[in-house]
Amino acid sequence: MSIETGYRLADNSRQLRRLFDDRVRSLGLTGPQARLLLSLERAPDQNQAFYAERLEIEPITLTRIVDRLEDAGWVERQADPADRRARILHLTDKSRGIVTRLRTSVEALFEDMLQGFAPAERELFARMLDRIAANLVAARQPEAAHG
Amino acid sequence: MSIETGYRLADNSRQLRRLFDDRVRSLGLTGPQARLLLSLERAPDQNQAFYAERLEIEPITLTRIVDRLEDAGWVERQADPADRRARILHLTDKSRGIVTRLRTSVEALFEDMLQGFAPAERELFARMLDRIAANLVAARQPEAAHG
DNA sequence: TGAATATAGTAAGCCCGCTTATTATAAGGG
DNA sequence: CCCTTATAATAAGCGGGCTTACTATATTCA
Repeated sequence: MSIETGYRLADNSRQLRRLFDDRVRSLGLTGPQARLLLSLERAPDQNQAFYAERLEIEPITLTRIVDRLEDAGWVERQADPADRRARILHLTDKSRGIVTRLRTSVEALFEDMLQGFAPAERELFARMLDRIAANLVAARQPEAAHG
Repeated sequence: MSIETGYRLADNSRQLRRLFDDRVRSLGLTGPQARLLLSLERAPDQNQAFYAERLEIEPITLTRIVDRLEDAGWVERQADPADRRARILHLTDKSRGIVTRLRTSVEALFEDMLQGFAPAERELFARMLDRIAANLVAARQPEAAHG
């Protein structure tokens, strides 16, 4: 029954997000703030549009997350010498120490999630998620499927 | 790699939620409002605490969703003769016509999501989600695991 | 070059999620 | 019965998601 499975998927990921939020909260960060810091570690020194794209949120949403992170000293906005519209984001000395702990925390969470899954099962599950992702992309614009 | 799988799961369900929100929006409803109406169809005439529990949101969050639904004429609050604190929720004539379309829309979305999955694969995927759900519950209170 | 178009960032305003706190009522224990 | 505890609903206030709209700057192309 696809209905049940759909609800299950939605439920699981809500639980996952909540666990993540709870764990990073002890570091004084919200979930979205932590996700941005992790992105900043992986792909540093890009403009805000880049991180909005990467996190799949609207630029204005990112703007306000950055506002609060900047107020709290976790990130810095710097002018882009090549584009006067853009702001390049940087981690600060304060945040560099935290990001490692963040990453460790995320890795532990995802590992907890897959406890008891053998390597082959993990692979199988990942492939199924890939197929679902493709289905969801196809479902996004049904009219385009006929073009 | 559990990291990649964790991100994939989170991404998938974000896409799923967005698709759902987009589809119900054409009916003049937000995602959470639609979810409540669907709950009201499945389990009618309960108090607000019941639906908050069922939707896994805080009572205050539900209160405000109901405020807007009531303003728009989608639901009614009625006094509970057995408990003067409680408010029983009811669908209205206006909403009863919509809920069927809502349900059809959700079913179609979940079916789109699982396009190309054979029955046995659906079963397997559902069982994996169950195992993950159990893992996430266990991860919620690590200290309780030692009690 | 100059005009049209696109892009980067932000503001306003909405809905939804939360935590913390308050009021009213119910339920339980002495 | 009364006092304590629990429960139902709500308020205040904040962060984060969105749409729509605006400004400043880049880019494109006629």
